[in-house]
Amino acid sequence: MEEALSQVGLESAMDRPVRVRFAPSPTGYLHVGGVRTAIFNHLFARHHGGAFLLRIEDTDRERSTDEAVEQILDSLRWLGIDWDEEPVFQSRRAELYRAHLERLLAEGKAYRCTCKPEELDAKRKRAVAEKRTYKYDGTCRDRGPDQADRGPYTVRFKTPWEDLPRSFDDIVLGEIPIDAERLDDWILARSDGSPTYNFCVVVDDADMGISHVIRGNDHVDNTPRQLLLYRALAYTPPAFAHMPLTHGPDGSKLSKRREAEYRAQGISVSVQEYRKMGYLPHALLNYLTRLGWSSGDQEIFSRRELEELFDLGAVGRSAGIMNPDKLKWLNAHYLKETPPAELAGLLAPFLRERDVRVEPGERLVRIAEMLAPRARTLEEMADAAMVFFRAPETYDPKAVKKWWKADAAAILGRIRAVVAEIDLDDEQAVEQAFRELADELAGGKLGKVAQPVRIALSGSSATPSLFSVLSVLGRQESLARIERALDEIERA
RNA sequence: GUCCCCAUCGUCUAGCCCGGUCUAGGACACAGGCCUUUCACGCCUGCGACAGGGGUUCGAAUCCCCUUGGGGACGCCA
Repeated sequence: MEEALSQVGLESAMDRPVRVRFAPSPTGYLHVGGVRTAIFNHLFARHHGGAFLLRIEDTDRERSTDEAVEQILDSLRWLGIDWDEEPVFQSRRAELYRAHLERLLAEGKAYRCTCKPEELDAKRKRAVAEKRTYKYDGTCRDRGPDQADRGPYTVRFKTPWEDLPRSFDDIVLGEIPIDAERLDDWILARSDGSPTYNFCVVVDDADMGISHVIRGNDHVDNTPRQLLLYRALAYTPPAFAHMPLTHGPDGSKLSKRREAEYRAQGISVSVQEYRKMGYLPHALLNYLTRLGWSSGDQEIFSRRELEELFDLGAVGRSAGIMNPDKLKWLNAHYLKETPPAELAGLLAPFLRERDVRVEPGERLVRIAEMLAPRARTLEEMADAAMVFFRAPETYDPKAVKKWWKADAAAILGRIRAVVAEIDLDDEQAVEQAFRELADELAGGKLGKVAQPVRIALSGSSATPSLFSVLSVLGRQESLARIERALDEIERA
């Protein structure tokens, strides 16, 4: 692993202690694509015994909210992504940016630009109309430093045209060429004095001692500018690793705007949404990690294994499409792995959501245990659990047609007698009794007597083991349901 | 449009860097079967891919080039 990294020419960064960060902007819930880069950063830090930091990019005061910050932190905690130092808020570091800006200005590495937004807009439009790529033409760069009385100004970086790097190294993508044609004197600070993204990132990452910048592929084109800024500020640049993006089923970048389309396909952009849909945090974590990273043929990873095995060398280069089926499969796996007592606790809120008054206890644990192998999400599990809290209101017509034949009343009658007397908690004895009845009434076919009862108890032909259901339901409720089924049959 | 990136089953991927062991392996999904009181779980089997074209080589999924396809980026957003 280590060899693979040094190979791509990251000597300077490699010697530094690992410090990585996740930098969400708090304008809404935590995005699945975002959380995936958070996971990769976190795993990378843990693997190397380094630090994982959080930086809240809330310079856009219009759209940033405290609630969003809380929600994001909450989602991270839910996934078990812990951070090492107090989160950094960009909104509280204006002084730091200002100092750096002044330094660049004083050193002649940046300049004030008094071009009006309308002028710039016009130039951009003209460029587009003439099918040229727009770049700032350097009007103010040529005007010289004396811009004091020309009104509001932005600060632009003075791109050192005579000395540009030809390429940079990326840990996952390899060598990326830098196209000077794409560069221009971009804006470091707006006319209201606030710093722009590409400037903040560099100042912050340098200030926070970030050793590796692990982020989405969509930032590749920002990297040359940031590199130039590191050089201008005489800071050692971090190593860069650009992860493939997470795509929706349509093959394009996950977008909050398509939430509605996604919902129909069983996926979401919001981490919180997966929580609501009844996914276990580790299942999501395992899924998202495995999307774009692999370790041989292994699919299931414990947290511990992930931290041991994860490294950037095995990260893929192509985008991954969210596959809800596989996520569900993983979730089902972890549902089965979760101890029943714990599962009961996780299930409870989903039952409350369905207006069930749940008391924690052995009964709920047994329900969770028997439902675990039959559900892929807590939602499904809660749906299936309703049979234990509500008597059936209707009986599945298809099941009725198939199993409530002419002899159903007779069978149920005999079953009622058994249920009235036997100890329902002795599931073996109950099964024995049912088998004897089957021998007597159905030529030994247990299904012939079990199915009518199952339908009577649940309204459906599919439930967990009938004997477990009887036990959990208890004598009184079981008899009541059988009674009602008998009425129903008589009426028909 | 310009620049950048990507390209193995429908999807996630192993293999690629260090060509032969690949009649290309695993997983999800799908189909069939076994187990079975139903439904699931589990187990077994099957279906299914090296985008195309040129090179290089005794030999290419693996190296090079082109084409095609897909994605991303082009703000006084982040």
